[in-house]
Amino acid sequence: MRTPTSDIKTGLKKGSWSREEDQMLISYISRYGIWNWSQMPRFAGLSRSGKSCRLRWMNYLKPNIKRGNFSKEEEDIIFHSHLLLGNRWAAIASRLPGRTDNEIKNHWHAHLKKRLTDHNMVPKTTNQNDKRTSMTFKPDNVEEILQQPANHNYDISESCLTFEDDIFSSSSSTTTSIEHHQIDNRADYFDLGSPGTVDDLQYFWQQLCPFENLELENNHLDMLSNPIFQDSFDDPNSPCSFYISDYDIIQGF
DNA sequence: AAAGCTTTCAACCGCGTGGGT
DNA sequence: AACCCACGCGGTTGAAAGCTT
Repeated sequence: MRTPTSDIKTGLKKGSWSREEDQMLISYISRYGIWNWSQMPRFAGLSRSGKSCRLRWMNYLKPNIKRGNFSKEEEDIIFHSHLLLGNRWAAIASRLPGRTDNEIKNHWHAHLKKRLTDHNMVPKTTNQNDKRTSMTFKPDNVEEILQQPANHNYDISESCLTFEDDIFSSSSSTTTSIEHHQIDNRADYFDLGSPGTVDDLQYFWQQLCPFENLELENNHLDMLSNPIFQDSFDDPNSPCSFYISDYDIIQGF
């Protein structure tokens, strides 16, 4: 909370907003709507910059803003969206109705970021041209998984595996490489080096799935139909990566 | 109880983008 | 094409609150 001050050059007030200022902004916007942030403060009788007004409205005063603690479901969405999108807070916020980008960013730095360092995971690039896809696998039968051997029963000891095209149903003559990063014995991260479709992914999954005796198909289909990730599949030529983890259940987040 | 340290989160700043001229 | 302006975004800051010693 910043102490209210007045900018000597502009005469505009800075720092935390008073209840009275909030009320002035709310009543102006509810009466006249948002038409021009830089002009509005003057008409609303506020000694604030348009930028300050916009921020206050967007992050605090706007109707339907959800406040309070983040639910586990919301945290999961943030965490996995961050794997997919990187620090694109506005994009992540669009997946969480009622939460602002600022709030999500704060929550990430305060609570969620350490999940990455705990797992030696490297955050995704913020390069917007990078269209890789991330997904989460959450097996239903936790107890059985916990009894699985530490190392999965498929051989992915090489850091980079190359599969011939017959592994991929729709790859014609190209070789598809799959880069595998084992985070530890219960989490894996895969990058598909060349474009793959959902069908490719599904087929690949069936070939390599470590939990094939655990009704994986249902889980897999759930995962692919999860609306959080639907938009990632719009482009059939988009390179994919995916992330397999049962940390969520094991560690309770 | 008090001092010092850490965490939280509202708010600020700078920069990029897009639309208008 | 070049400039201006408004807006939106993401990184950073700093005061208050909470916690520890």
